[in-house]
This record gives sequence, structure tokens and C-alpha cells, in this order.
Amino acid sequence: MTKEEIACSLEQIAALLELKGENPFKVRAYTNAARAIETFGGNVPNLQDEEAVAKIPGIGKSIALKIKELAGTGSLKYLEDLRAQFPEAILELFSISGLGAKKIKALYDQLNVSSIEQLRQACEAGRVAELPGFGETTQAKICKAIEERTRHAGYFQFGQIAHEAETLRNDLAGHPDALQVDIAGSYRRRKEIVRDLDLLVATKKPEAITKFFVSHPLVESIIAQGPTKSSVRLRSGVQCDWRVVSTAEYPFALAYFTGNKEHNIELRSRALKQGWTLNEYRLAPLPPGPKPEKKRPMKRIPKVRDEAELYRAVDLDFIPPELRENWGEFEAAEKHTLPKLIEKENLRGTFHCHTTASDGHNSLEEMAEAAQALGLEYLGIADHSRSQIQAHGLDEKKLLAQVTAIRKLNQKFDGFRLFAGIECDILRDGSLDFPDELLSQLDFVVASVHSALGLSEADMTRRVIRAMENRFVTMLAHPTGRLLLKREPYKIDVSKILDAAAGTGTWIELNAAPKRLDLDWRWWPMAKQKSVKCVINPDAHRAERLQDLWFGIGIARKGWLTNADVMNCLPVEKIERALAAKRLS
DNA sequence: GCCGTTTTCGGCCCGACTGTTTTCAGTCG
Repeated sequence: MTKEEIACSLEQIAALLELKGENPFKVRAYTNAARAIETFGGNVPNLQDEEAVAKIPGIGKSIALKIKELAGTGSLKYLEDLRAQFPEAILELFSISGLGAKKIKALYDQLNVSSIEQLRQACEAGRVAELPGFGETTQAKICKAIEERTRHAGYFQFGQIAHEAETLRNDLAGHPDALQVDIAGSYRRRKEIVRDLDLLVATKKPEAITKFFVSHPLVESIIAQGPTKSSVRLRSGVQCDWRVVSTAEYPFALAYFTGNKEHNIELRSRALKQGWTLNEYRLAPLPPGPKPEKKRPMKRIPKVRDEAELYRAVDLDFIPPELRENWGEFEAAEKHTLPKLIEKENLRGTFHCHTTASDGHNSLEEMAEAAQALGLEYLGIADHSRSQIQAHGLDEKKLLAQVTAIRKLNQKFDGFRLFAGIECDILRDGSLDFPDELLSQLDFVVASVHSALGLSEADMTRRVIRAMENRFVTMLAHPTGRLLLKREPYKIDVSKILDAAAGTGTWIELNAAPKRLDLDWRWWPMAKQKSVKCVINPDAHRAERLQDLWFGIGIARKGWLTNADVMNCLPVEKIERALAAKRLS
């Protein structure tokens, strides 16, 4: 059982306990445990080791035992017993926006509604509106929410909504009443999957700017609207929450709506230790507690004009938004050991791009031009190899012709360089799609898995490691093969892959295409610890998609990476030497 | 059920909006 599946089981327990009307703090303990196991970055070698699992913050002895049972047997008696108390489909009702445990329980107890389909029928028959605590409006809202649910799955790749988000932000920032505007939330943290956008504005005229916001052309419908808080649905289907604050409140609100829940709880508790209470508006002295005899320390509250001053107030260095996941950033900020994260401007070039020679849409010249327009000093071309028939993979002859064309083009460039490479398929047994003799004539080789994705973890791991052991393989592309919201990663032991990368000197790609963002950010701190080098590649099939590098930078920052960790921060003369290094070994 | 530089008991983030109420419960983030 994967960590995700275990988290899902814990969430089901929480939902079912809530339906039963259990102690809400017990319910929350299961929800917290689910989040904890999902985002836990450390290496739990064995989820059946309950002592190690119980050391994860938010997981105690009781839940650790349940995780052990889940990991060992694939099921959990406690959960099965809970499930047996309710109809199978009742949990799907939680996915209807506006419905929580109390309403679901009322629907079930009084109307015997236990699935979305039954709920739809009950709404259409007007029976929902008759329930106490419900009404015509609630019934209509439920109908709409059922419709919405089928229309939008509710999750978006970062890249799917980035353009809309930036347009909205820019338009709002241009409004005369908007003093400050940011998109906070998971978007600002650069999560690969975003559920909603949290837009924050500082203003002296809340009404005017809110009116401007809700009537923006990108807004499809208004979900809720108040003086300081509104929610809308954008044309893309993403929900956008809108918060209005004053300039003085802005840094608090920005921090509050940026950090994930765990980060915010930790930040609050650090404020508490100073004798202050922190919310989305301000730092304030704690109100006198019920036990006045035990006095808390009470420090003077410093002036906070931006986020950096807020973190400084609680004795921390400024924590970049991408790191605010409560994933070790507090300890580092306390000890002044936060890394200086990579920035977009640090990238000097990139590899792994396609042209019309295989399945790309632009010529060599057009790709080179686009790279120069982005300010890059070099670009590596890596079209597909021969076994990628559907992608018009190159055969030996076509590849050599491309190499000649690249060498010729290079004579024309001034201060720019094309590198000749290939995206070479890793065949089922770990051998490569081209012989070493041919690979040796290229500047670099990107190795990747495109076929036989269903191998066992052991076979897939062995297969990829064998490919990395080839001295002509420069880098491993999209190491887990995931397609976000579409295809799970194939089974592979990433930790062993990283060991092999360190041992062979193979670079690991951070594929910047928004549908991939692979290798996932959660692995990069481990990669860094093992001295594995990262290379950020756009996997661009069109010239304009070179800009996907921006998404890759966000993920690299989330993975705590610096310039020194990322090979394509090297200038052209150094990258040439680095490309040659492995094949000389 | 989890957690502890006050603690092994007694807390557990809390404010905004909506709808159905007439002072508040439910939901959400």
C-alpha cells in the first residue's frame, strides 16, 4: 500500500467518524494524520515499523498501529467496521461543495440519501428543501454543486491556470484602488497541483475593488460576496477566493494565506511563545488567560511592514513562500541555514527539446532563436530515438544528419551554442535504443522510459539503473513517468535511482513540463544530500514551451535547490566540460 | 486521537460568509 492510499484510508475514517458525530478533535486527529503521512518527506523504510511511524508529528501510537495493519494486510478492521455502518457511496457526498458531515447525516437519517445520484433525485423532487435547517436556496445550491462537480474535477495543474492567474493579478494590480496584490495559497507555494486561487489585495476602498474583481471578464460566476471576502468561479473552472485587507494587515494576511496549514500552526505557536497571538490581521498581546497566576513572558510587539519583518519578529530568517510546508524550514530559518534558492535568472541554458525532426513543431533554427530570446546561452536538442515510432523517432541516418546541421548552425552563432543530443529510449531490459558507437558522436544523451511501464518495482529499478551505468548517458529524463492528474508514476525505487545517479555521475532531470514536474520536489532534498545533480529541462515540443522552465524553477525552489545543485546554471564553457566528464570515466 | 521549555490532563486556529434563523449552526479555508 502506498502512502497515498494509507492517507486516503485515514481520511475515510475521519469522514465516517464525523458522520457518527464523534469528538471533533478525534476526527481532526485522523485528518491531520492523513496529511502528515502524505507529506512526510523523511524516509520511512517500512510503514509497518510502528515506532518509526509514531515519531512522525501528528501520528501517535494508536494511528501508527492502524497504519501498520494497513501496510501489512492492505486493509484495516477498524475502517471496515466503520464502513459497514453506512452505505458504500455515502462518502462521495463529501465532495459536494457546501455539504459537510452534519448536513450529510441529516440527509441520510431523514431522507435516506446516501449517494450523489439519490441526492440529485431528492433535490429535483423538492424533498431536500423541506428538511429543517435546509431551504429552497440550499437545495438549489446543492443542485448547482452536483452539476459543477461533474464539470470540473476540482484539481488543476499549476500550468493550466498560471496564465489566467497572472492575467487576473496584473489587471487587479493596475486598478488605482489596489495598493498591493498577490496570489497567495498553494499557487504562491508553487504546488504542482492547485485546487483554488487565493487572491489578496490591500486597499482603502474594499467595495470598489471587490466590484471590479467580481465583474472581471475572467469571472464566470459569483459563489459568495462580502465586504472583506468573496469567492468566484473563473472561466477555467478554478475557484478563486478573494480577500480584502488594509495595508497594515497585508503582511499578516499574505503570510497567513500562503503557508500551508502546518506551517501556519507552527508560526502561530512561535508567536504564542513570545506571548503574542497571531492571526491573518495582526500580532497582538495575548488576552489574560484563565490562569493568571502563571504569567507568560510578554515582549514588546515589533513593527511589521512586510513578511520578512513578521518572520524576524519570531526570531526567524525570511522563509521563501515555496518552502512554507512545515518541512524543516523552521529549524533552518532559526539556525540561519536556509539555502539561497535558485532563481529564473540563474539558468544559463537547458537540454531536452524536440524539433520537427521527431514530434516537435519548430525547426532547429526556431528553437535556437526562442532560446536566445529567453536569454539562454545554450540549448540541447534531444529528439526521440528510433523505437518511438509514433513520435517519428529518428533513425541513425536522420540523427547524424541532425548532428551535422547543428554543427553547421553553431558556426553562425555568436555567443550561443546548440548541443547535439538524443532522447534515447531505455528498452525493457535496460539497454539503449542506439549503440554506444553512435551515442559517442553526440554531445549528450537523455535516457528515458516510454514503454513497458507496468514492470515490477524491482525490474523497473534494475532497468533504469542499467541504463544509467552506460557512460554515454548524461541524464535521466522524467524519472517516474507520471502525468499529473492523469497517470500515476510507474513503480520505481527512487531512493535507489538516486544512489545510482550519485554513483555513476548521471544527472537527474527536473522535467519542467507542467503535466510532469518530474522528479517530484519531495525527492530533491534527498537527492541533494546524496550529491546528485539536477538539470531543469522543458521537454519543449514547441518554441514557446521553452518558457515552461519557469514552472521547473518553482519546483526546484520547492525542493530546496540552489544554483550549485542545478547543472544548467553553469556557463557554456563549464557545461561543455561537465558534459564530457561522465563519458571519460 | 495527539501533544507537552507551563502540562500525562486538558487543551486542540479561528474568522468570514451563507442560509435559516431571530441569535446561530454549518461550512470553508
